[in-house]
Amino acid sequence: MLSAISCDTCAIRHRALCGVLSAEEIQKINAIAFRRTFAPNEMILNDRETPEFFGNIISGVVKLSKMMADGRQQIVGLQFASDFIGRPFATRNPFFAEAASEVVLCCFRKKQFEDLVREMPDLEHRMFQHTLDELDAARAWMVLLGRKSAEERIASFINLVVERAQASSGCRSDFMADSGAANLRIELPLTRAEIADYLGLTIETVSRQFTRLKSRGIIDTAKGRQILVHDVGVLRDVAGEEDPVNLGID
Amino acid sequence: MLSAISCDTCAIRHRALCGVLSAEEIQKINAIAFRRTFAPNEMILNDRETPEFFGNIISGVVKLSKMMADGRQQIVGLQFASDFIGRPFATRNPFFAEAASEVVLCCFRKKQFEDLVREMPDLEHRMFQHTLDELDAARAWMVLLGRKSAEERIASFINLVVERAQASSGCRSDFMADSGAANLRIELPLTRAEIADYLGLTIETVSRQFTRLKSRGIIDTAKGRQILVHDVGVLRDVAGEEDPVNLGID
DNA sequence: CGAGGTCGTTGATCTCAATCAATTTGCCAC
DNA sequence: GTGGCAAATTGATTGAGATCAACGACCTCG
Repeated sequence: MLSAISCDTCAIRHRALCGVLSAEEIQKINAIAFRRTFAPNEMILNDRETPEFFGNIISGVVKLSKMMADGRQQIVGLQFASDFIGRPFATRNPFFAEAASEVVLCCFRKKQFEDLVREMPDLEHRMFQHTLDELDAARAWMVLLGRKSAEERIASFINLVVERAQASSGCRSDFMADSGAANLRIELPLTRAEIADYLGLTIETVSRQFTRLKSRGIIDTAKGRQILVHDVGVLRDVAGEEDPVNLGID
Repeated sequence: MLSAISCDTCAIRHRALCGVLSAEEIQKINAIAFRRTFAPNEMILNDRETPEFFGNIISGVVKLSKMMADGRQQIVGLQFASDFIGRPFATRNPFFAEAASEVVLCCFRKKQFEDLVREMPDLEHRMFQHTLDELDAARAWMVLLGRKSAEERIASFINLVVERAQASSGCRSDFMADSGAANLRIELPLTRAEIADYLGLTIETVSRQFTRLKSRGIIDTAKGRQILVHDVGVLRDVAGEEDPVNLGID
């Protein structure tokens, strides 16, 4: 699927990379942008061929994964609305990008986009910042993979989904800041197998730990992949995470 | 320790970020650069305060680490000569940077450097690229932490040190490309405890796996932290790594 | 309706690495 | 040399999570 777009009505206009662009610049980028929709489990980019395009996620969840020769798999990143997909200035992506849900991307052809980036230092600066944030997130995940117990991993994962859900739905973190009550209901965007691949566990362990968190009264499960979090603060404690601090990005 | 410098005689002049700069630009950056030496285990940047400076590594090895509230530690990155230390455009580093060996840095004061970066799009582009490479490396390490066995982790680590050693000593990968023979001798830049923290293992497991690789005839240990690798190809197999491929970076 | 599918849960067992506990080695100061 | 200390090795045991296996809950499709 493929269609022309207008940035004016774009749901992620101000959160995505385009947020820093002037009206004139938006014109330019609008001219080369097109939308594509991907079905769940559809491959977006593979780790072999040079990608033809990059894209911002308008809606949906994308998983970035690596596979070892013998089939062991590790999800190395989850990308949500307004995140950027693809590695500029290289002929290959070193991982797969797959749609975890139905995904709508705002795409740019590789060459055109790279030229545009070099022309617009503000855009490159914004992408640079975004990459720095991704690097920080990857390193935080390394702590989870290297040092956390299965239970902490599951709690951390639920926490991550909660945070991303809040970020997308206009930052309601004000009225529940540190108390963190409020019986949140969220939808997990991944299957058990995907969660296992993201957390460096097996499906069975993931399942058992969900049951365990439920019996400990920390979460409840509902229809489908819905989860009820009773107290985000407690969840964060179980996740073994420090209280989030202001990174103070310019 | 602190001293003025001259880029002309700098050992990493062409490998580091400065490699893309014009003579005029080098002048500018030279004007604000100063050298600092750090003793082994000396803290370079912490995860709490706003750093006062960034720096390129001229010599030595720097470990980037994160610590959980209860003391569990994970090394999230190792940085070698020509790598950049510090996170620009944020008021905090989200991790510690510590000297693993004696380290010489070419430093720039935060504000001055950030201004310079915004003035020189080529420099920012270079830093962006470097950050993308770091992100790829972090994600590759996530596979190790999430999916590899203790033996594979140790082999991967030795492999990494071999690669970095070769990169610094002028890329001798030509004459031993795929055959990979040649009884390489390398010096591990970390203690057993640090290796454990890097690989998500315990000291004891690290020690046992070294012994195991030795008894399997894959490596030999020598005086101090020296290691003899008999066949890099075999080591790469044990590490569970695919044959390295050209990423084709512009 | 039932067959076949994926997805998730639960149970029994096993295994790899963690933990606990001694040593041993190497190094520096004296 | 010897004492003292950190780093590393080695052994015995435990335990968290993997593996193997069975089963239940939902799908869709005929």
